[in-house]
Amino acid sequence: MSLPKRYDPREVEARLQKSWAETGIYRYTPGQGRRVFSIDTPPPTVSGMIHMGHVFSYVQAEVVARYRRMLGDLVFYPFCFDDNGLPSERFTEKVKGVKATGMSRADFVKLCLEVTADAEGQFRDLWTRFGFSCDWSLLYTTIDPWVQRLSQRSFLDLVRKDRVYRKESPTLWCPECGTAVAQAETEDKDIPGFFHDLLFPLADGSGSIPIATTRPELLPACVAVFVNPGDKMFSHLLGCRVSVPLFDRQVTVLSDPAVSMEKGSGAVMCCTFGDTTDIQWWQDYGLELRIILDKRGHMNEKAGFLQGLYWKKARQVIVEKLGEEGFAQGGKDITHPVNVHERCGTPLEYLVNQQWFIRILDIKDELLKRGGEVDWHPSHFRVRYDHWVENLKWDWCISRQRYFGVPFPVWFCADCGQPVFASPGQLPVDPLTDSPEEPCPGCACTNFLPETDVMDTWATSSLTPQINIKWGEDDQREITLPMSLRPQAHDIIRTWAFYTIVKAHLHNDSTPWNKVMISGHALNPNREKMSKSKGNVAGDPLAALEVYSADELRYWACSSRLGTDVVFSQDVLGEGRRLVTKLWNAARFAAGHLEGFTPVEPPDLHPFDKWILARLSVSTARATAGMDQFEYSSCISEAETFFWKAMCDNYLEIVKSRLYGEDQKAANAARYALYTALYGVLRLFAPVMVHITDELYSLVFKRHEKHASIHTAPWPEAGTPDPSALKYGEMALLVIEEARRHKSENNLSMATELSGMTICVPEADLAALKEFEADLMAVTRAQRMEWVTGEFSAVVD
RNA sequence: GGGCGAUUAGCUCAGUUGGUUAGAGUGCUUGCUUGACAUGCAAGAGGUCACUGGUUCGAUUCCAGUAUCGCCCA
Repeated sequence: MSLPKRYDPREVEARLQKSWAETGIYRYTPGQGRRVFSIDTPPPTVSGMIHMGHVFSYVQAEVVARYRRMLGDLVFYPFCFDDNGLPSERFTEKVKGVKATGMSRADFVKLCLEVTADAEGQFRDLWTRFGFSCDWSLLYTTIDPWVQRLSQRSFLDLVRKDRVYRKESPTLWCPECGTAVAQAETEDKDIPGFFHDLLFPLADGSGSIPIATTRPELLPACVAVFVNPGDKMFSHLLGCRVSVPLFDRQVTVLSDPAVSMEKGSGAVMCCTFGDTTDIQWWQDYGLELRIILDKRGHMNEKAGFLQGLYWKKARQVIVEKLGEEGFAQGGKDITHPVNVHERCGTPLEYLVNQQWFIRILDIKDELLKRGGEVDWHPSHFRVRYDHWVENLKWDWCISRQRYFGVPFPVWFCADCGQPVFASPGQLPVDPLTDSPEEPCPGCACTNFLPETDVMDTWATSSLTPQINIKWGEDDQREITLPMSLRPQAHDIIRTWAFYTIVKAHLHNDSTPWNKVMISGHALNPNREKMSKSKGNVAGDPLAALEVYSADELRYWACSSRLGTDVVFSQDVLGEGRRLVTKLWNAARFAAGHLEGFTPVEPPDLHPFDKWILARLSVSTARATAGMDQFEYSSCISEAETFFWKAMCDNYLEIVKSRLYGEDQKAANAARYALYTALYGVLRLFAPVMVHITDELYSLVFKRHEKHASIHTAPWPEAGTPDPSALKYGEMALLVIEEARRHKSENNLSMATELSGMTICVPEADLAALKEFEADLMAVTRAQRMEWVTGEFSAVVD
């Protein structure tokens, strides 16, 4: 059973990954009456290469899956991809160098399917190389036909429950992507701008009112002027009519407390629409609707002389003209946050058009309650969810004017315009190529126009729990909601976690899961968040795997507490490498002494043997407590301290003389403790250091333990540590420490013999401590050991 | 502007019912080729626990405020 001198992770990791796949040890096999632990794996968006941030987050969840498996749970751990929607469209456009608008819809969809399938193959290979224990037979993608059917079923269920409406209303709109977007898909970007001071002449010719704006091109959409009701400077103008500069129109001066008296001139124009406040005022005060932008951000006929210009150009033209005509009074440069589309960075507009919505604003309280029913780890992330729900301002807009996505199962009657929904039996449908099974219920007409919009990708990915249980399918799984665990990163609490809670509440009257674990971000050495755009070596997992083994990278991913960010640094990765080497060497030593050994507890364990077993017991209890709270880092550090400090630095040195000696009974006691301690700590490491532990298991322990892999072995039981074994063991270690200090201070080798030591021990402890004498003399190389009573001390003579 | 989190050794981070001398790894110093490992072992130096108040016999820990950083939202 002698192990090679060196461990070769490259060879071992590839071999084990192949063997796990072949033997199917991670296969979910229901119907065994075991407790199920179900994981709602995040389907990564297929929109570019995976970076170390993904690896970081996925490893943390994977470790939990392995822990639950060792606890004896039947682990349901699927993998999946989110491969439809705008992100995948843009990815396809980039990879193939095409534009969706430059080809037929069917061709573009076909291209998207090809590109995403190809990327998914690469992703799958990558996850395998990190040693992931998901069950690939459970793989799904959000564009799978049956997932589309489930998504359409969800839509129809919400229609039936009167949760869906289609309405012409102001919508967040991306002029670059040419689609409506949801509130959650926006982000703020600081953009330099110019705060223009404009003069609006009073209609009666008695003067003018100064208006400050960053968007002069919206002047033709101006429908009112607002001032603060408490602003004495303008109170005499309330109700007055003022002229919109350059445009032959008049609007009224109104007051609203939302106007800031300090910002700009204290008077603002209200346009349909520049921002959400404009929309609010438009609704509250029943203002005129003047839409001047088209779907691509160009000015329409209502913009007069600006017609046909893109908004940026229109701004230039109108600023020039305002200056020429004497309406501009200068202004100042500012940097202000602008609401942009997170996918392309384009400032968002507000357009009015027909969109599908899911009504959620009326159930905020219920959604808050659902959020409270979920066990959040770390708990403070629940606050972020709560605040998001409390601050919702829009119902959930789920329609997108795009191509590659799940179609709405809807047609419109050509005669009466009424929407006609697909019947449940015909799902999945594509209204572009399929037809309703019944004539229009309103007018019995049989001519239909298909809904050409597709659903937002979140409308489908919010259904991952339902997809996992195959909700409503013929082969619906026996798993029920709530699922056990949702792992995800904190940047998508407001999207994925939130929408999933919405869907489970509306469809299943349940929370989607019992627990959520929220991971942090991976940071560059410069402490920047890793993102796809910054393609450095540290951010590329494939490149990282060229330099570090999977175990080392997994160790890094588990080196910080759940929810906190961690720096991808050479230092930490070096620690992982040291640990792998140390595990190999310690096991190589043990293996040499465990030849022909049968692990049966002998009756005559030495006190140091009892100590290391008690010590293991303590560490196991702490490691287990950590894992139960998703604190894999505390599990690892506990296992590491035990392994390195207690076992390698002390226990192995202590028992060397017995293992190499003549006394077979004494050796056998050491072999038993050595075997038990190493097997125990290997299992504590197993969820994180998946390859090295399984390799050592199969080389040293498998012949006795009979499990196919360490990953199907039981998690170690902590048991009850023997307090007296612990107490006297720690005291005896102080003797060793003193001998080592003496040698170190005198620049002596640790192998140097000492003539003798005097140990002073309280009377009550003397007998117990004397039991350690043989092992103590062997490890300290003291030729003589004298015992006296009194306050504890150890002195080299 | 609001919210959440962070601030502990040169660096990366642990540290809960508040309690002796605040820990680990790394880096640094000095030794040691020790019966698995020099990718190792031993010993050592290194901290006003961001700052200011408060509660307490006692605060890194609890409370309030301030500063700096990060994230989320307006």
